[in-house]
Amino acid sequence: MKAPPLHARIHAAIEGRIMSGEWAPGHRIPPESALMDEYGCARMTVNKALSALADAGLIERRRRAGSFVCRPRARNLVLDVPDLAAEITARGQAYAFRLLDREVWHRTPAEASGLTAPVLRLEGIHCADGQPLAHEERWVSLTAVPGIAAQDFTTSPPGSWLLHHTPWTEAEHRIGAAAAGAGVAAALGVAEGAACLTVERHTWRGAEGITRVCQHFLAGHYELVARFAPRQGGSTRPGEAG
Amino acid sequence: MKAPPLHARIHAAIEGRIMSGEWAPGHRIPPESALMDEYGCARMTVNKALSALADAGLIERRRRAGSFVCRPRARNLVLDVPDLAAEITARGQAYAFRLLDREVWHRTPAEASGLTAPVLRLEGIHCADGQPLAHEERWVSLTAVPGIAAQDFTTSPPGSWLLHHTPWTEAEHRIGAAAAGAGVAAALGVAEGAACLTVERHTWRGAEGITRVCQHFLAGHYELVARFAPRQGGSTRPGEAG
DNA sequence: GGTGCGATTATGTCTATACATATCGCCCTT
DNA sequence: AAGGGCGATATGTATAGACATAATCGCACC
Repeated sequence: MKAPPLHARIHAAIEGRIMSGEWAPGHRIPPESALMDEYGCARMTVNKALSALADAGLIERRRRAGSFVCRPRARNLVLDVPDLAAEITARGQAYAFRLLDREVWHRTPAEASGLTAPVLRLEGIHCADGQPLAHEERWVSLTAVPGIAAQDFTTSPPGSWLLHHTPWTEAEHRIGAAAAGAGVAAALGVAEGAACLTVERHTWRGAEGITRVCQHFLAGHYELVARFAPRQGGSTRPGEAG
Repeated sequence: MKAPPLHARIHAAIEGRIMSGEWAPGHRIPPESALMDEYGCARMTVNKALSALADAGLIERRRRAGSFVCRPRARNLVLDVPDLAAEITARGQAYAFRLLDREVWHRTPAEASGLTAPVLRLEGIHCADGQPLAHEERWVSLTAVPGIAAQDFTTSPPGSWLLHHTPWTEAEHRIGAAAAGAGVAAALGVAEGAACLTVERHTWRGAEGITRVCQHFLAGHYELVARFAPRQGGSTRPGEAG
């Protein structure tokens, strides 16, 4: 057990007092000079701790006025981007993808608005332990992602490949519910009108649309989990170039 | 237009090169000494910029080895905590809450596990322009939130009040779909079996459970929108104590 | 009593320096 | 040739000091 650096200790001490409610929103934090005396260190060290707290949104700093505990932000949740293959495997089930359709459209249909033609249409179902779990209809811009033409998605899903092989800058998810239509119901082997969780995802690189996908999950078989973001502590490994 | 501080400019310059793809994941960033020369500043200034990038998860820093661009994290979405009243009002509809049930339980039922008794049970529906939109069943720990006993929720929803008046440290949402059961269907005025989006939220303060709520949204009438998180730029105002 | 301006305060930014620490790679020993 | 020790490198942490900037407080003046 190694002692953390001083600025981290100051940071943690203040964070603790805020989280515990001892310092309520609006409370004024002692000025840097006071903390400097309390911890017996230089002002830069205190400043580093307070700046980090400000970056994290826990406190707000105002010149001359001082540093104040922010109102609980309470507005951000963090949701993992669903990678179905990985998640299903992680919960101990066998994952499979079955491709139902693959064709190139030379004009962009309305469902894929925002993608420049030609576009690739992929339709398939995700299965867990052999049981259909979700249906997806996907459009991919072949101008934005030319490499996808060479990929074989008859058994592995295009979503994971895209997320890992094509750079993107923005994504938007719309999450809702819908009754299964005839096509989806048939593909999933359920009655028409069955409740489904729907996830619609758009991905862009700058202003250029990359892909648009609409997924239907059988109700009760899949959930999205979102947690309040206390800290972004993801420690990804650096990895080698390529 | 005022010039941003130097460390912010260095930060932005490097972020730009990473986001644009010029520096791919795994690329080694010039060492601090090189950036120091490039920008004609002290190492501490470069260090501040790089440390911030590391905190933000864009780069990883290793002693002796250098600083490297992280793999695209691509795993975080930001979801707004739904505040129904505000959202419905924002889209130009009239919002209303109708309380269906309110009672105090002196033993914690299974549905509210994690909350210490006594617990308050609240059931009601959210309406937009007079039409039922969502049903919610909520449990609140009266030991964790004693103040709620004095609140009148016959017309305004408990969710907003709780989020704004009780401090909490953690929240978890489970988002799925379900067919409406008899009770929910009757309350919403739809046929049993209608598709619904379900949102289940648990909130804690430390280890103490505060509230648990299960909401059913009529399919097609409500969506959650999640965007990729480019930056956590929320600038909340400090507010005065109280 | 209201108003404007200067003094004060607290944070923001930056420098130059120092020492600590982890690690890579080379050289020397065995 | 295998392995250990050691120096070079790059980051990590911290200090003391300096000047800049924003905002508030209080006093002087009208």
